[in-house]
Amino acid sequence: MKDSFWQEHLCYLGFRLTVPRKIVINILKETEKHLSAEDIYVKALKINPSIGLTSIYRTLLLFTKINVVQKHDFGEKKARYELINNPLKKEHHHHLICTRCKTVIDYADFMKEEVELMTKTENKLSKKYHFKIIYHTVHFYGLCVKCQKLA
Amino acid sequence: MKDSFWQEHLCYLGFRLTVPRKIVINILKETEKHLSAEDIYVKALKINPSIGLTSIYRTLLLFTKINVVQKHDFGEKKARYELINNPLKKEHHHHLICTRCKTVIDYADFMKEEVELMTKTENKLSKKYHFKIIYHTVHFYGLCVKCQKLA
DNA sequence: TTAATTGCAAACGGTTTGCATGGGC
DNA sequence: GCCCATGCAAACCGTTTGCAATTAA
Repeated sequence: MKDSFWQEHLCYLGFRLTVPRKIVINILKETEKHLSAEDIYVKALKINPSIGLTSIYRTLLLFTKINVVQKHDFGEKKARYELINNPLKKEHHHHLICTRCKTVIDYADFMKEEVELMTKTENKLSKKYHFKIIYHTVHFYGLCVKCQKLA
Repeated sequence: MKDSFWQEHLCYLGFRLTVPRKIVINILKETEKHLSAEDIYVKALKINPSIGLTSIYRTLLLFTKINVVQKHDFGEKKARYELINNPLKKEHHHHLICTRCKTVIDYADFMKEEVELMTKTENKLSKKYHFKIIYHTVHFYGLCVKCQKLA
């Protein structure tokens, strides 16, 4: 009884489709925010009060490994997680982070130029430093509209 | 008895030039690495065994606030710190991070183009999202020469 | 059936805090 | 001498781990 692409993917890779895993997928599927493990846990409890925080962590770890979820670090002490739409071809975006309220905006505008330059730079850096580059992050930190008014 | 630019800066801002603060400055001055609080503490103990980890943290917090030190987050659970050469005009660089051994390479090559594009993007993003951008980070994650051979 | 996965509780590791003591100006 | 700053110990908080019980296939 698989009711989503991600669930199929899980089974395809030989992992069991357990209650906590279904719940985590459904929660992530229904938000465009970057949720922390705690955020997910709180939402999960409402669906199934017997779920444990540990399973959330273990599920997220697994999902990160198999490229179903991307783990983000925005400079808070906690990590944040985001569903990757398609495990085979993940959509790439960069981030705009409010240092005051921690809001994160994904942007994919203006990306063509950025991606071009990033690729070019990656190639140059790989050669010069003999680094095998796997991924990159671009984060702009600042103040969102609301926080500009408050600060 | 100020023996460095940063120490003068500290006093200028009205902060006391205490033993732990001198030691932290000297340690950071003599490395091109990004040290963690623990790294600094271990080095500091060799200079003055009565120093406490807490002071290292408090010193780094202060230094970060007054732009003497830059705090970095490279996705480990601990933060890393780097002296900013000149508090008035900090030199900008991007990072190349080995996900396996956590080595960090600063690069400033190819930066002209990158900085140009970043500035352009910053302007566009500011307008579109009404964000006041304060700084950005560009991190390339991958494997360094050594770890490519081992992995 | 039976190995994978869970929930609990306890450990962990980096960082922060409260408080009495001590050191710079 | 007066505070600012320190060192210690304990708290904190997100995350991980050991283990016995449970569950999906």
